[in-house]
Amino acid sequence: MSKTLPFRQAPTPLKASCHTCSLSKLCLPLAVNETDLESLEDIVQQGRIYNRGEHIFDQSTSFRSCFAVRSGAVKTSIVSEDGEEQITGFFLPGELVGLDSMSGDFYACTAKALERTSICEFPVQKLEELTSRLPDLQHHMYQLMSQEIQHSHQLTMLLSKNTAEERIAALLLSLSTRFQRRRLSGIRFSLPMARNDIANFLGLAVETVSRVFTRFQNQGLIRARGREVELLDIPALQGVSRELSRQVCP
Amino acid sequence: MSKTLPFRQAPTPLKASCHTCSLSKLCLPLAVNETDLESLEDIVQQGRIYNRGEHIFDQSTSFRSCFAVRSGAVKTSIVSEDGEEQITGFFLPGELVGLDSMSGDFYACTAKALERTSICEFPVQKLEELTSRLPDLQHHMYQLMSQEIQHSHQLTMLLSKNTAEERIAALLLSLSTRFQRRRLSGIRFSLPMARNDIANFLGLAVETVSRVFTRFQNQGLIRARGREVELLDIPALQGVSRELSRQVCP
DNA sequence: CGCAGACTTGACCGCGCTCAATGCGAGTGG
DNA sequence: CCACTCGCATTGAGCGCGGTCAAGTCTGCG
Repeated sequence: MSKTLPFRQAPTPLKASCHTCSLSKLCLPLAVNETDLESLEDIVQQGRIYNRGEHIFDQSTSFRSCFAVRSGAVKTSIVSEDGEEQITGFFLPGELVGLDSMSGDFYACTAKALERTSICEFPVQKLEELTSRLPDLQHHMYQLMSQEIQHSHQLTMLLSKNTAEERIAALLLSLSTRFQRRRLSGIRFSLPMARNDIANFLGLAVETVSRVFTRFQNQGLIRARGREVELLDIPALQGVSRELSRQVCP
Repeated sequence: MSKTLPFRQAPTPLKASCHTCSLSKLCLPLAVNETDLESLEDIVQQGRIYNRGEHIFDQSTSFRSCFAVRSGAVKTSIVSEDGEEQITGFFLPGELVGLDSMSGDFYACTAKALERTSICEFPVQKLEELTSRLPDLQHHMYQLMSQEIQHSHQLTMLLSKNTAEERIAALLLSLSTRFQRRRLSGIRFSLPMARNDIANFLGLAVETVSRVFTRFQNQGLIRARGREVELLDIPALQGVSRELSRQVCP
């Protein structure tokens, strides 16, 4: 992933080539036809590369752009007054970060790269101008934001009604689905996030996540060594997570 | 509330008069100037009146419109595969219902009137056409949807990190704020929803909600008799809910 | 090699769920 | 008017899931 790219790209707004991007059918270009694609490419900037742990923005950054993940993975989180963190989403390639920040002058959350990550940047002012001119793109933006709301509601239900096992099964299945969308294996993959992040996202303690992982392993549902995971019995996992055939998050 | 209106209005698309609506500074008209307001009024239909418990739409209704609450109150909920319900929001006058449904052909949730409720209807197709022409209105739509995402994330944090007392304090304060916005008392008001709904929304058992209410009452934080509530010590409540100065939900 | 951070495992305990009984107000009919 | 019911709310007793605390174990990196 992100193989031949320089370690840290100069902040020169490099014009992106959505035409040749393998993610164009997951991302914003999905909405526009061939002729309009160029208008979109005109406003998209190919962003820099972020190393694991680097901030893309935080809640004190003034809001300018939404970002699409090109490779790698991103987590977003909010921090409460008393300093507690809540991860609000994990974003994989093709998914859009920052839709929750389109009100207000600052980002509503903090975005951090979970691994080596490359992103595309959509300056919102230009994006809004463009969506005014391209009804299909506007429609697509509404759809994306609406889906974000839906996914968040699904997460609400997961947290409010489901046990630790159910939550973790749901997350594993969600990741599996999203890997498959990108024509990667939905059976064996590498978790982009630490146990800690999983725990935080799902409202659990790290120890609980760990225990559930080993329990699943003993039951033959998965095989896990560190971040490497193999889903051995997906139907059984779906049984455990007796809800959420739809994914948890974007 | 909704005093002189007929019991059930004929489905004649009655043109709404946002000009004279006391909620115009909370609702969509906020975004548009005097001259554009007429364009908005052209597409808004004054909806019918719903009695307590009536469905406005459910997950099998094909998606056509977003709705603004004019008077009364609405709850939205999603139902999982195994039939469990999760309330995703309470909507008071001036707040917009249906933003989570702007992807897909059907509503993403079920909306039910909690009391005698009057609503305005915004057909989305016309709304999208209009937001294409009025950049300020488009911007406002993005803002509203973005806020909806943020509120949902706040709720996620509440469910994932906070105790029963903290959740309930946060909800009471949220309601208080929202009543005040409409220049009603933020101190003494009547809960639009049953204990059951509060429990479901906050991921608790009814019994727990009941217990916390009486505990708050014994501590002199509130006075509650049925749905009538009086907040006696708001600072203390804010102390209990050590997060969420922002409201939980729209 | 050694240290730090991530992960696992175990022991214990408390918050909030479950189950069950009771209280209470509104609506209904005798 | 009371008796009855039905839905909603309250209160109590008991227990289990998952959090907390505390050791270990594993892993990668300087």
